[in-house]
Amino acid sequence: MPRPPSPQPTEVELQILRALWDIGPSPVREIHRRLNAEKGTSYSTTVKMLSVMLQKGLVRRDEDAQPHVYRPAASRERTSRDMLKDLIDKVYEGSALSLVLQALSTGRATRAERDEIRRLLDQLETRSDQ
Amino acid sequence: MPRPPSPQPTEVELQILRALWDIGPSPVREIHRRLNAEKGTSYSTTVKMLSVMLQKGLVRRDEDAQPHVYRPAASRERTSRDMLKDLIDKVYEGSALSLVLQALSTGRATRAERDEIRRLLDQLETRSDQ
DNA sequence: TTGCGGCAGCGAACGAATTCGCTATTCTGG
DNA sequence: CCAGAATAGCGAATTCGTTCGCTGCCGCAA
Repeated sequence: MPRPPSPQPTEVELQILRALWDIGPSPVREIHRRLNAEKGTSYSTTVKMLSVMLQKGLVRRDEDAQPHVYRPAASRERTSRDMLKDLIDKVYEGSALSLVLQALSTGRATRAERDEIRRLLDQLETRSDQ
Repeated sequence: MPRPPSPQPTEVELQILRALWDIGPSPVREIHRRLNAEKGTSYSTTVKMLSVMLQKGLVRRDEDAQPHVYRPAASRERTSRDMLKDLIDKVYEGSALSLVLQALSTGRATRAERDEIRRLLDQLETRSDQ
C-alpha cells in the first residue's frame, strides 16, 4: 500500500514559496539565487521543483514573459493557516486553543505582541459572537 | 545529494503518538487496534513503525513487561510546541505572532477560549517581562 | 551563419517513509 | 509437554521528495 502525497507544501517547496513571498513574482534565475544561497542546490533542481509545484498548483507562471515569471498560488497567510490546521488535526484532533496556548507558552511573545493579540481578541468579540 | 531525515515525527508516527497520548502506555496490540481502525494497516506495520520510532527515540518501551509496553518519549504539549516552532520557522522565519494571529483569525475560537487566552496573556505579563 | 550562453524540460538516481510477508521466539491451555 | 496462538523482528518492495546530468531551443554577438 502506497503513501498518499502530502496536501501540504514540502520542505523545499516551502523554501521556494518563502522566496516568492519575500521577493515577489520572479523568474527562475532569481528564485534560484536565493535557494542556492541557502543550500547550494543546482539550477536544474530549482527548475524541477518549480515544475513540480506548478503541477501541484502551488505556483502559477506567466509564460508570456521571457523568461517565465513565477508567483505563489496562495498567500503566506493562507498557507500558514492551512498548515496550522493540518498540524492541529494531527497532534490534537480539532481545537486551535491548545495550540495557541502552546505558542504563547513558549513565552517569546513581547509586550507589544501580546497587546496586538488582545486587540484582535477584542475585535473578534465586537464583530460576530455567540 | 540526499535529503536529511526530518527531526519532526512523520505522519504515521504522529498517528501512533496520538494513540499513546490518548490511551496511555500500551502494548503493540492495543496501539495496533487504533491504527488499524483508522487506516486498516497490518499488525506487522505497527510493530515496524514502533521499532523505527524506538530507534529515533520517539517512544520508550518497558521490555520487562510481557508483552512490551510502549510509551511516548515526549508529551503531546512538548511535541506540538516543537512542531509549531518548526512550522513558524518554515513559513515565516521567526516570530510566533503572525501565526497566533492567523490561528485566531480563523475565528473559530469561542468566547470561553478567548477568555482563557486573555488569562494567559495576563499571566505572562505579571510573571517576567521586558 | 555559427557559436556561446541562458532557459526549459525530462528521466534517472537515491534516501526517507511506509507497507507487509515470512521467520523465529515466547506464551498458553489442555 | 506440545500444538496453536500471540509476539517480535527483519528485509524486501513501493511511493514520495529531492537532486542533478544531459538534451534541445532560442537569441544575440562576432
